[in-house]
Amino acid sequence: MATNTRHDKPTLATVARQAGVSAPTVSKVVNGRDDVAPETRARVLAALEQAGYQSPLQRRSAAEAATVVEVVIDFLDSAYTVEVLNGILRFAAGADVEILVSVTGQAPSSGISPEGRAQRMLDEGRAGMIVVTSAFSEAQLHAFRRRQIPVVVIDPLNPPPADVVSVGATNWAGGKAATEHLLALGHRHIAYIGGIERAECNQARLHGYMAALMAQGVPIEPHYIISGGRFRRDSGVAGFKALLKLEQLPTAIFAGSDSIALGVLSEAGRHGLRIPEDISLIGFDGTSQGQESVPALTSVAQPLEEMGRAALRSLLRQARGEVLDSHRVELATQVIVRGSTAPPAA
Amino acid sequence: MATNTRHDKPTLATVARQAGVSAPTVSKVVNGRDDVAPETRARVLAALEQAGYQSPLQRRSAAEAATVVEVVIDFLDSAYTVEVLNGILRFAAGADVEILVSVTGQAPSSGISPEGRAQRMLDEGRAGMIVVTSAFSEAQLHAFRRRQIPVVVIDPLNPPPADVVSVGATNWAGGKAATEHLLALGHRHIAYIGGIERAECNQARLHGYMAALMAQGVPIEPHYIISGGRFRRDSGVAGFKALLKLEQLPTAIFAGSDSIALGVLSEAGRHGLRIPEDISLIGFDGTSQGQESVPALTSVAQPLEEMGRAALRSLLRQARGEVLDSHRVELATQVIVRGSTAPPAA
DNA sequence: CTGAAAGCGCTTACAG
DNA sequence: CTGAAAGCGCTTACAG
Repeated sequence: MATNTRHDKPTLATVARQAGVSAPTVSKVVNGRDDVAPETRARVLAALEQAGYQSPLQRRSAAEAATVVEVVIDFLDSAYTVEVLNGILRFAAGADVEILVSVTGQAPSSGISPEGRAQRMLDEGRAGMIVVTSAFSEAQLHAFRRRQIPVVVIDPLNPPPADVVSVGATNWAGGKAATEHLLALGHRHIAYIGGIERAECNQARLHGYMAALMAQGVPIEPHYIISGGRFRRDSGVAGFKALLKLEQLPTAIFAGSDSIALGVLSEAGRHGLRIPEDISLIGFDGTSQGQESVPALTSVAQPLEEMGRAALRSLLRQARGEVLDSHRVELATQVIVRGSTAPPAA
Repeated sequence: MATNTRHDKPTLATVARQAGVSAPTVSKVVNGRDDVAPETRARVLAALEQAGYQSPLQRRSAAEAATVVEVVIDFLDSAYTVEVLNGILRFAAGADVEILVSVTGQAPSSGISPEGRAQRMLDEGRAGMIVVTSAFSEAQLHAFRRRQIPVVVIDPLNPPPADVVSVGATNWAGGKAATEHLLALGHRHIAYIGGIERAECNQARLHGYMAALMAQGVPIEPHYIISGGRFRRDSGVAGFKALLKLEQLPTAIFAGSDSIALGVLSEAGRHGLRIPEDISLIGFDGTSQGQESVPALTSVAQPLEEMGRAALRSLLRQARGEVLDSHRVELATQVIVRGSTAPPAA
């Protein structure tokens, strides 16, 4: 009588038997090769999962190696990214997790293919990957999903596939609150200078802005909506220059990020316009840079460090095989009133 | 004719042949079993050594495990650290090196002992460690040296042992150049607001400042030297407050870092003093933050990204066993004149 | 796309 | 203490 030897460590052969395929086929799936029919792959993955199969290397890694999480960033030059990374690093320090950081620059796929990258992560026994505001394609994420490597994205530029866990902030509510703050001060001519146009978070902020205007019956003036920039300082400079060309300047500006707002601040100064006496200015992000400018920037704060922490926590849960409540975590934004907003000049 | 197949990777079988024993015997030696005669064991060990045998697991690690370098940072909250890290990450992206970042916070040795940390690095096959402006003790560095793990320190707070490679900038020359710039504008009452007092780089900047004054016969006024702070914004705020208490304000201020200078800038603004009309201000570091303030900050630029790159390059050389020209690399600083310095008011 | 067959590198069990 | 033999787990090459 063949008893179920459930206490033995699972091998390729046992998994193969369970999935009703041969050992070589299981081997291919484990190694991420693509010459396996999707339906077969699914069956094998299920069997691997159920048996809790680990390759000899993984067994070894799991036993003695530290938990390593990879963090992928496009650039490390914005206060936003730095604060998110800080949240990740601080949480990691207390959780005995090591963080491998890589910057991709312009080309997210430079050097190594997504498949190669995913396979390497598997081989090295990495616990998972956090992608910060990068444009990771569906195909790239697919390579990870196929190998069951946990991935969490923070504020992705393109909306991630439904089954990828993502962390963000309440961008729509934040955009609405920022605009309501300006409206409450008495402003009726409010411009929006946005970041990357197609980015989810930018869209949400812009629509929050429009929702606030509409709710109060303030007409939306299309020439006050400046888009097509990035979330950086130079977009604020360019955006303000564009506003200067209009017949009438707005009395207040909502910038899609603190960096953009700082660009506006500097460019306004160059034209002899005072903030907030001549124009009110509110940013988004609540970074320390905005806090330290003169005047200090009123801003919609995102809990950036908290977002980094939440991403790592969620990733570690996935890595432990826990089932998550939700594939989307949105943390609350909050308007921080400092020195750059005031009632409009009489 | 049995040719020497030196290009094939050594296996248990080849080593066994070389040692004149069977494969199982070599297996026992490799696995540290004790049922092997001492004389046989010695012969096998010699053969293993000579063949450069690695177990499949070791081979796998060595072959495809990317080179991993650990970077240790105290805090990731200054523009200085961020730019150095950026230099490291960018160079790493092009050099197929992975970077493990850890922040130590207040306690550089929190959680794990230096010995434990070093041993773990060895076990995990890490190529080496870069320490950024942290206070690593001699004892800590010793743990690494003993295991022959390469270490490079960037601008250490305490001078590192002579045999540890360090990367920095020409701080003394930079301090002198900053002060000469102010002297050339006509200033004779120049204050220095320093960072961490005992830090090597702070000492060098201060002495550069004094050297420039002495060279031009301008008396050094001790109450114009503010020390005991850190390299952060609040030290600039506190330092400027201290200057305000003096009978006579200086006409120019040399700040030990851009962050300190930004604190001065904001505090001066709060007291209705204009930069550079009322007081000239020069910072140190040349960070992008200083570039973006209003007015833009005149500063002594350190090539921060370049320093990060140089540190990583030097580390990789050490890891490859190359002999370095020097244990100390100092990159040149340069005064960047922007909007915060001007001749003194008449 | 699949798997029977061959093979690789290592380990185990045990006869001597 | 040693090693021939058997075996394990995985991968490769390739026929269908």
